[in-house]
Amino acid sequence: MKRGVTIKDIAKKLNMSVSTVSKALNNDVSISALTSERVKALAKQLNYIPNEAARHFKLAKSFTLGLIIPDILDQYYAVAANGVEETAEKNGYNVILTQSHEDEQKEDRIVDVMIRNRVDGVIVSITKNRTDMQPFEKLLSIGIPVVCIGREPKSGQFDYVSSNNHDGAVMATEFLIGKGHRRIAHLMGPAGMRTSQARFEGYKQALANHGIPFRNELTECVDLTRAGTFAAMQRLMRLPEPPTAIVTFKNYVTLDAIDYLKKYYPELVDKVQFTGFGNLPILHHLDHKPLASIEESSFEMGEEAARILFERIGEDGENTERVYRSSQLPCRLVVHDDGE
Amino acid sequence: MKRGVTIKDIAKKLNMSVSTVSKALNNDVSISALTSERVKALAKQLNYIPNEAARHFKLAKSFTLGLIIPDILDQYYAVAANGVEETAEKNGYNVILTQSHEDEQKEDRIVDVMIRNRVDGVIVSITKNRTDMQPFEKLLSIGIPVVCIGREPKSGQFDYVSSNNHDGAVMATEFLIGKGHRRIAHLMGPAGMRTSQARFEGYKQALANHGIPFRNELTECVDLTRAGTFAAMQRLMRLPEPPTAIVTFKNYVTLDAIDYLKKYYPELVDKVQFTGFGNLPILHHLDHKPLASIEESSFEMGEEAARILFERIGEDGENTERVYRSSQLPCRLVVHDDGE
DNA sequence: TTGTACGCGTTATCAG
DNA sequence: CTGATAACGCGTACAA
Repeated sequence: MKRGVTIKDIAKKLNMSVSTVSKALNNDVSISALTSERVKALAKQLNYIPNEAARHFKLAKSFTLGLIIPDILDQYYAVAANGVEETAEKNGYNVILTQSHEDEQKEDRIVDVMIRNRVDGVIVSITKNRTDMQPFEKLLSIGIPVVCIGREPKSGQFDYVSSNNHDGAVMATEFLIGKGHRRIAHLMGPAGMRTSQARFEGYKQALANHGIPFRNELTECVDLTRAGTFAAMQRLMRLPEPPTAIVTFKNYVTLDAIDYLKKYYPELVDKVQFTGFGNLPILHHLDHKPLASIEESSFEMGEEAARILFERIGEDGENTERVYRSSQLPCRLVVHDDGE
Repeated sequence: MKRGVTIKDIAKKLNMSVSTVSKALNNDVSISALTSERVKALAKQLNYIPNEAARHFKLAKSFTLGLIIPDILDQYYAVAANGVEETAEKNGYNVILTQSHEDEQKEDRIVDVMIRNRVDGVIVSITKNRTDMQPFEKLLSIGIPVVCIGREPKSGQFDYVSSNNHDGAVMATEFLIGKGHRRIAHLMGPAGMRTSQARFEGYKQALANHGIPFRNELTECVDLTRAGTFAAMQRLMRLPEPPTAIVTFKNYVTLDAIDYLKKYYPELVDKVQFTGFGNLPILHHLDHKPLASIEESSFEMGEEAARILFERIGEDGENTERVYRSSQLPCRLVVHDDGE
């Protein structure tokens, strides 16, 4: 790092003290207009660029947010990251984006890096299998606020933002009911995830709302692999009375399920109707697509999480009695019509 | 930021000087084993975490890389970002990931932020329309090395890593020739992009290699919008002799082109064969897909760019006579067979 | 082998 | 309104 122009240089050239220069640059009210002008003019002329590293150090603030997501290639998180980033930028903050790749140990290391770098706050979508929230509790104990997104914290007291999975599942299911379906199956997510449970509850709720009895055999868990979805679909389709519609947990589950039908029950493709979470732009290009998608407001989730985080950062840290927030953003039902 | 444990605290408790502690923690050879042990033990016990902000300031190094890409939702860049990140992590570096959204002014601001934050190096995929490289030349002049990826720098002296677009286009075209096609069209990218030109050249080269005359009317530029692709396809298909195969510039161009056929020439879908750049995982799920895809090694591109950057960072900056590198990573042809 | 002293660039405090 | 000075946490010559 080549040594750049510093306020010291400016002060020297102007025969002023560094403190005056600093204040002028920071628009301190106690500086005369004239002085302020001169300082700023010279600063521009010399191409002065403040050394944030020094500021951070001095102010004991990094003006940086840490963001931990499982996978950047998952649009859901990528979009959420955009929401975080945009909000951060508005507040003059940078974001360090990291991926856990669903690896708990990697997540531990990431948290450590964030502490070392003294980020001012962390937004995290915790790994699927994590059981203890220890590293995040450590962050809190150090005074670095944490906001969870998408995946509910397993324990402890954390702010939490997600889409309203329950209501989204209700919407999806009721949409299919509205289309006249009565035997509606659910390809449920991994049982260990709260998200799966919430969507499952919504599915059952919708059935109940319309007087349709819940049938255990119509719900199958998937592990988010193609093979897992195929196996689940096989069990569903071999039932004495197979479902006529299916509510799915996620994008790729929907696509794999449709692929299964294409392969083994080609006559039923486009007969069995799907509605699921996640709305990929690519759906446009599919011949056999879900009837509708539940679009999760992941951008807004990122925004909201960042907003909450900034509030926490602004707080004094000494309020021992915080109220932790849990906010559920509404989903939207998007119907895929073929007309264009 | 709550004040954490510092080496000063450790020194006090151990009745040593801070410098001893600092050296012990950094495994300085001049420290006795005993002292070193005691320091490290207490450090662990007190949960000491080095303040990187202070180190960065002191060392005039941020151990941070700046990465600027157009859009994180574009898999090509997201994967490249992973390559950068992984290499950075191996070197104990963080990455600040930013998006220009193809907005030149935003890119200018981003560069400014990076300077303020004293990143040690920058990797950038410059915006499509940029004409002057001024901000990046500024980075170089300050002593912050820059490596361009994916998109060739418009001017000046920069290291540059990309996929081998020329050879990739040759592969794509020859693959179609091998399938017996003679009237092969090219949906070319925006004429202003060097990438478009390189692929166009490759396309022509392949034709020449096999004695097929190049026909001007078989190449159409697209602007990467759906409407633009539709218009280009219309012109191609209305030719007296429409093409029997098409080499496309990018993922979504391929998909839109196929959609066009589905809509206006349904009898020709699956007759007109495609091969294009970009291999999206989603292609699996399509009924009508390109015959093959050119997979660009974008992960490796990110890795390579980071590697070069670290070399530059290691250099003394005072070598006025640098040799700038331009490396072209090979592409792979992936044939999409339907069997599974 | 250990300690002393200094400085990195900035801001805050307090005195003038 | 301006200036002198201390301090942030750390690393490093140089002295002991």
